[in-house]
Amino acid sequence: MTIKDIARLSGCGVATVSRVLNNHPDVSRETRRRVMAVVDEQGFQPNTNAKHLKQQAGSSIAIIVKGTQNMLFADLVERIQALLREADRDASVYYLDEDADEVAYALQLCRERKPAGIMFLGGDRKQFRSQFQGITIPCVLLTNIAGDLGFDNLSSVTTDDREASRQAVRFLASRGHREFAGIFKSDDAQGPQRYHGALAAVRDEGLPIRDRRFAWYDSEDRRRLLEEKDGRVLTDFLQNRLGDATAVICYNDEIAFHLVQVLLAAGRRVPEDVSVVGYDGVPISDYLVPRLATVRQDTQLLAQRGMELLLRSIRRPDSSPVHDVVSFRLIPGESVADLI
Amino acid sequence: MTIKDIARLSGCGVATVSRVLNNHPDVSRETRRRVMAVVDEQGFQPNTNAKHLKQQAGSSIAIIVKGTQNMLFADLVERIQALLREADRDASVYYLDEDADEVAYALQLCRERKPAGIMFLGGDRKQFRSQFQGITIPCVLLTNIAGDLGFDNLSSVTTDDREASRQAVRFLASRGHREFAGIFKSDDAQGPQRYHGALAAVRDEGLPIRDRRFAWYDSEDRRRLLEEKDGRVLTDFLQNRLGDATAVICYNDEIAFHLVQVLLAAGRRVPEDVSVVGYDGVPISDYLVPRLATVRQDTQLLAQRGMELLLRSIRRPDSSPVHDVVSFRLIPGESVADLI
DNA sequence: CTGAAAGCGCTTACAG
DNA sequence: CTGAAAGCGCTTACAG
Repeated sequence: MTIKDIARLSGCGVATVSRVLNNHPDVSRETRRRVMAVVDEQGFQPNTNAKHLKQQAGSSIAIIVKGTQNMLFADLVERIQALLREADRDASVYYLDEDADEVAYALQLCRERKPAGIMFLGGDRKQFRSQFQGITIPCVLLTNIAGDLGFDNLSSVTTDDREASRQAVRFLASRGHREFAGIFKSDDAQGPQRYHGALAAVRDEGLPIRDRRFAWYDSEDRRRLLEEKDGRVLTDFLQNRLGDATAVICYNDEIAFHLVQVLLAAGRRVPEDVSVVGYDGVPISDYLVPRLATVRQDTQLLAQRGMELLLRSIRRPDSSPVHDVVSFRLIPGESVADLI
Repeated sequence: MTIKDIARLSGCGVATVSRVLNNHPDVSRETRRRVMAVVDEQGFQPNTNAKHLKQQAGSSIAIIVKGTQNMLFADLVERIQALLREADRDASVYYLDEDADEVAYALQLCRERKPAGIMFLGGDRKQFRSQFQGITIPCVLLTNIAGDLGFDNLSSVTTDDREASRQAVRFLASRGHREFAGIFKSDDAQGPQRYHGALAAVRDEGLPIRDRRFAWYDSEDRRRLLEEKDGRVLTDFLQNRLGDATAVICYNDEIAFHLVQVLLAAGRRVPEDVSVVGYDGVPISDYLVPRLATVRQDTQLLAQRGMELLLRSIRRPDSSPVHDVVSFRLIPGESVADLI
């Protein structure tokens, strides 16, 4: 069943059928009705390969999600899709592996799928730096800063990681903590940001900085932790880093979950012996017992501002890129002991 | 940059370039080398729209995952992809919404992407019953029984939900529990299976069946729980169903997580006041405090048997469908109190 | 082993 | 408002 069959059955040309299918205005009411009747009756679905092969520019929004197992992104995707439905826009979500090249993928998408704009959930700034100039349609990067990259078709919306991390440490200090440890992701932009924010707060409080208590892990370590349940990073942290710190600042909730488990398995109580703070504030952090203290990113606002920026630059392609920072909220949870 | 440019630059016809790109055997070493040199130099990527538009049958495997937020499926996808890499097969993963029509999607895939076979992770038996006859390539359904559907190109691999549920209740009984409640999903095949298994065990043990203590929820309730944090289903369960049952049998780990939280919020201790058993044994169930008692589905075996069946029926398209049942393991966890 | 040509199912100027 | 025709970038008989 092709457009040709529909044309034959409805007694008109293929061009007209195509116009009806794509909601072109210059088709008579009667013809449209006749064609749609046949389309519905036959349950006809146009072949998207042919469609995209020919079509010069589409109107749908591509959402590229880096990481299928990322709870923060899962939350964002839901919200973005809801917003897109409201705005009556088509969207396609593409889930990529954590270690995939999202910009190369976006380039292929532009050649083959011709979206009107792209929303990136997460991304590797290295990939953007080296290849993004090949992309000419409006894009927005969520949760990662892009201001310094200097592309005029790339906006971004982020949480102020540095400041949030800073406040997390201040919160710990206000509860009487003086000796901190931390574990951060080394191979993305947020890790160092959050680390530096934490360090700045320690300094602000006039407390000693013990850098050897801060551990780093990369995507490969994370993969091993998730897939092979190989927690060497965390075991090493416990044995060689933690020392007599009373509080641990974590890169995100995910690593915090795992850390709590490793701590409990080692016979250390949370928060009585060790306090733990996460980052992201994913829904499930409420379900951990003790409930995780964390920095809740405002996913609703991230999604909303991101969509606004994207839709605006689709409408006005020459508008300047915007780099927005949205607010966050510190969730005290129950995983931080009060030492005062 | 198209295949035509590559042909021009390497001084041969487009047909030859296409053959090189698709690893056809009848191309001379020298020509292949020359073409590949140009392809690599230009970073050429063939247009998949054109490719699929023309191609009669592909060799790649499609994996259709129903639900992006499903932790059991996330685990299965990882394992399947690893197996596919070993078998040197290409695969594409398609993530669908929980409430999408996976069979309609598969039909479109067959028309447009022409996969060699399809692996379904989860699926609605109603959809299969009504439309699957339109699909003619080999398929395997994972975690859902398909034997009674009677399609000769559809195999399945499942856990014996009924028996597993039965053993979960026996385990509770062995710990001295006598009064059970439960919460199950109403709109898929597993819910009733697990419910009936649980009930059978209660009967076997000679214990009273109090059906009003068993609550049901559907996909809409689940969506509300996840997206809007609207737990009316669980609140209702607590107020009107639980009564003085000492143990709750849950449809899966996900609902068990939420139930534990609602219980704790209501001031009931787990397991001291109420014991909880989940189902699936997703990795994160180990992270709940107390660690969740659950039925661990053997995802490695599900993935492995599934792939074996799929690859076999791709090789021998006339082989009979197989409906396999794989073993499971009861994880005692820490969420069940010992009443003896 | 290689190339010229037909054609996959659409969209889109172009002409009417 | 409508249709005939060109062409998107590939693959695949067909002929050599």
